[in-house]
Amino acid sequence: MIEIGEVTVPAATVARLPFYLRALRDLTREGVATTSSSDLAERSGVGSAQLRKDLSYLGSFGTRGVGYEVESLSSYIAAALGLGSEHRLAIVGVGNLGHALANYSGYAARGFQVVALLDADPAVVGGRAAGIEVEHVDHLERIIVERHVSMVVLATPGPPAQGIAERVVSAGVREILSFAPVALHLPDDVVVRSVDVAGELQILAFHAAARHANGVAAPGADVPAS
Amino acid sequence: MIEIGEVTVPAATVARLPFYLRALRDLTREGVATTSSSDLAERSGVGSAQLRKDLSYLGSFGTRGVGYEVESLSSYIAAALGLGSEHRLAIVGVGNLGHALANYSGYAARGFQVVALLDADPAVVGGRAAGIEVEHVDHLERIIVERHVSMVVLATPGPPAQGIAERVVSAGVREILSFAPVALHLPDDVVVRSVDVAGELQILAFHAAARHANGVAAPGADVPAS
DNA sequence: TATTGTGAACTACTTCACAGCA
DNA sequence: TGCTGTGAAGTAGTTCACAATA
Repeated sequence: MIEIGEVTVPAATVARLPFYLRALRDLTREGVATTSSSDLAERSGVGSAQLRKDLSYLGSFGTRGVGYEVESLSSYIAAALGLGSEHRLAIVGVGNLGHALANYSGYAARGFQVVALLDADPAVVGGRAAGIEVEHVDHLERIIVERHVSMVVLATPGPPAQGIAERVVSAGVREILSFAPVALHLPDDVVVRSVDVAGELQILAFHAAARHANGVAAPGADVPAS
Repeated sequence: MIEIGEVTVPAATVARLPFYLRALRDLTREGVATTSSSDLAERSGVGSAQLRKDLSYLGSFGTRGVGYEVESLSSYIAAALGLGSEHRLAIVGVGNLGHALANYSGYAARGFQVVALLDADPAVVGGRAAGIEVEHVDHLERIIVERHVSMVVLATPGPPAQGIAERVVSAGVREILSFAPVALHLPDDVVVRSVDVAGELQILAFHAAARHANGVAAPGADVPAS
């Protein structure tokens, strides 16, 4: 539940806005000018009532009997997501994953810009990734302030993550995306999104175990529901 | 809501089990033999009532007035998560991200094993990552069957993802972890978990925009609640 | 006495179903 | 006529608060 100005938007709705935006941009690329809640929902992987309800939290964008204009809805959602303002990222931890994240090409198109790479390992510091020099994490606070970093991506191992996160917050950053396998304890006004690849695999493993416990034999064979 | 044998476990609970397991393994590493719901919850980043309620869906593991035995709870959760059985993974798409995922070192400890890397790009096929040869995605079905692959990690670009996912499913795989920025349409009995880095950043951007709309001036300054 | 396990209350989210409107 | 926008109903998830008990 997130307050923005007068209105309140459910967190679950916010988490789906990126899907809608992605689908709308695909439509633009295909040269489609108008769409409906059912088409857009289908492309986004949600139900059409869900989509209409989600949009209703932000305002009223469609035309009854007709649908939505792709361009205007797309710009509206992009604006709601705060794209358009420039978001300056620092990536802390330039191992396998940090390296891959630095090289990810989708940032620019979406209003994000990587302005610093930091690591603690002397073997990595001084090197380059994606054309950016890797600097020592000791200078984290200075770099955040000088380069107006507004979001930090944590791609460090678990143990140093809490300490680095605290330093990041003390330097003024309030939005953190963490890939570190630990629960971060930070002030309530800091927003942390965590991505845990090992955890996702474990969730899949739970489903696989449930499937077997419920007695599915061969691939392709299905258990009749209830 | 997931049925397993007699009992029903909320999906939200399943998604937290990996956090509990991680915290328990940290405790083991620290040589702690016994813990309480409040300590374990704190380490997992959830409330203690939440943790107790979650465990109650799986059974009754603690001792009133005392707490939980770390080792036995840890093994129980690992078993519930289907670790212990071996899970054989194929990674499709060996770009930056696929490469990083192949090199991720956390698999073995958790019962996962990468047994194939696949890509469509002739420049990548034949190369190696993490000591495994990259094979052509044309052979996907054969490789899945021959090597008993039970889970697939999709790290391809968006456009080919749907087609590859369908082939993966037709070869018998029912658990997919996707990093591709598209909604996959697959039969209901297939479990798909999606990770969308760009989407996560957009969600953070929404929070940043909300913060500014609600009038926060300088870093460190807080808006009083309500 | 301290801490678990759990009904009950509450909150959040989703889906339905239809009135409203171009 | 067809599709949006939205109250109302239904479902899922969280938190409370306390009885059970080692």
